[in-house]
Amino acid sequence: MALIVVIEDQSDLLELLEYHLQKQGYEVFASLSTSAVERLLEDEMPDLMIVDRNLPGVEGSEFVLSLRNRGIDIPVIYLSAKSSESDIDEGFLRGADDYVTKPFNYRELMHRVKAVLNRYKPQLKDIIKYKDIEIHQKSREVYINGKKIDLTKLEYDLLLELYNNLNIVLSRDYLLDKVWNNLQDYQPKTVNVAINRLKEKIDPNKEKNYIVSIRGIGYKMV
Amino acid sequence: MALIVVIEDQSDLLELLEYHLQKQGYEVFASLSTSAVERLLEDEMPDLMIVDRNLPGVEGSEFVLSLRNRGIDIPVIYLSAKSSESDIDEGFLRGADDYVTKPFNYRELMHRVKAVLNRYKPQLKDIIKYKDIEIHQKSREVYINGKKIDLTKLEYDLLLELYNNLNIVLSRDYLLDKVWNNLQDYQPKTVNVAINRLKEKIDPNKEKNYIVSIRGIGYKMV
DNA sequence: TAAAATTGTAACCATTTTATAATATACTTA
DNA sequence: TAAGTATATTATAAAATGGTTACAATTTTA
Repeated sequence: MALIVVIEDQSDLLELLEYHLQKQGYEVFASLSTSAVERLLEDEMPDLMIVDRNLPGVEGSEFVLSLRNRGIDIPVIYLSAKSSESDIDEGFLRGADDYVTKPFNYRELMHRVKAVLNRYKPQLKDIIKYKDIEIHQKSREVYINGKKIDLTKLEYDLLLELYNNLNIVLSRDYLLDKVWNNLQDYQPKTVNVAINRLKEKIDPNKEKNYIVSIRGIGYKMV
Repeated sequence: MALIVVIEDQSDLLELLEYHLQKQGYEVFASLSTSAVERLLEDEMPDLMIVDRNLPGVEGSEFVLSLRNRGIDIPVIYLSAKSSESDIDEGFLRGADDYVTKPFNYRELMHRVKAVLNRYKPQLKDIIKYKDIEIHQKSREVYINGKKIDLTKLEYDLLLELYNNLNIVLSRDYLLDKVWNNLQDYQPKTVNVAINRLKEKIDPNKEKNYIVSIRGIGYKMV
């Protein structure tokens, strides 16, 4: 699931945050300072950072600002004891996606985490709902209008790839590369047939037209 | 700039919200109920909605839920007097991107608006707007005055090439080379017919004259 | 190990697109 | 203004493209 970095210098609070986030199923990288996170960022790209604004040494928002300047655009939720207007102002100015003042309610924080992640990475949602389609990622089950339909692995992967690129036209080559994981061994027409079979399952009466073909380009989900 | 819809049944609060948002430079569609918004959505796609959860008649979150089910995925910030845990829980569950409880601080709300919009913006630069024309590059959709028109691959590519060279006259040979990807196999007159068909679709009444022919040279978009 | 399911390919057909040719209109210049 | 040239418009046929089905090879399941 999603990887969340937490930077908080109060170790008791850090532990508590880690505990709650892990309970929600997130992978957590908890750190008392920014330096360990710097190293992590060299080979991992977290999905979200929860950062205390009042860190010893480097201010939390300074750190985030420096990341932004390097083009690293991971969403950030700030934690802060400060709640004066100008502090909150500044926090948001420095690229916060959300701002939570201490003391905070854990449940609300978890929701805010989820909201930011959902918006930023919809594919991380465990249950995706779109129009009449429901995709349960963990169980790889798909429901249309509440009725379960059986998709093969290929069909499921294809549907998910299309969903993850809603309204974006995907070329056959792109799909071969992403879904078949191999562009060379297949011919583009293979995609036609697979799309066709998927369409037949999710929209047998051709009423909904979830997937449309864009002549000369490829397919998109709408 | 961004178009923000506000739905709030307290008219004094609605006005105040409208005032603050406009001061920030946003275009605001303020409404006391959901029905006017329903109509707006038929031909406009706002960038954000700020919705009171406690509307008379339809609950704000019910309204948002119904939009989500129709595949309309505009980000939403809920306003609510409720602040019990379960209410906030539910609000987030119903697809909120942020949740603000009354009474709230306007400055903070403006920041939250900005944060949500920023998170969303990447998609905006994919959309080209020029005069009455809107080109959505990823979905390859073209709108004239908000109305979608169907272009073939050739027509779309041609329009984009002309747009990318606004006010520059492009020779037929240049267009054959760039749009047809092959200068040799076609005769220059082919361009005439293609331009003609494109014009017919984007300006059937010949009022706008987006594309003009420059005798002896070629065509340009103005 | 046999039956069933999955999936790539090929063949065929229907539809859409588009290049070209033919004709009409507009512009330029002598 | 008339001739000559360029462009617009329309019609048509060829080409390109995608949908559909059948089938065989492979994998999975029982």
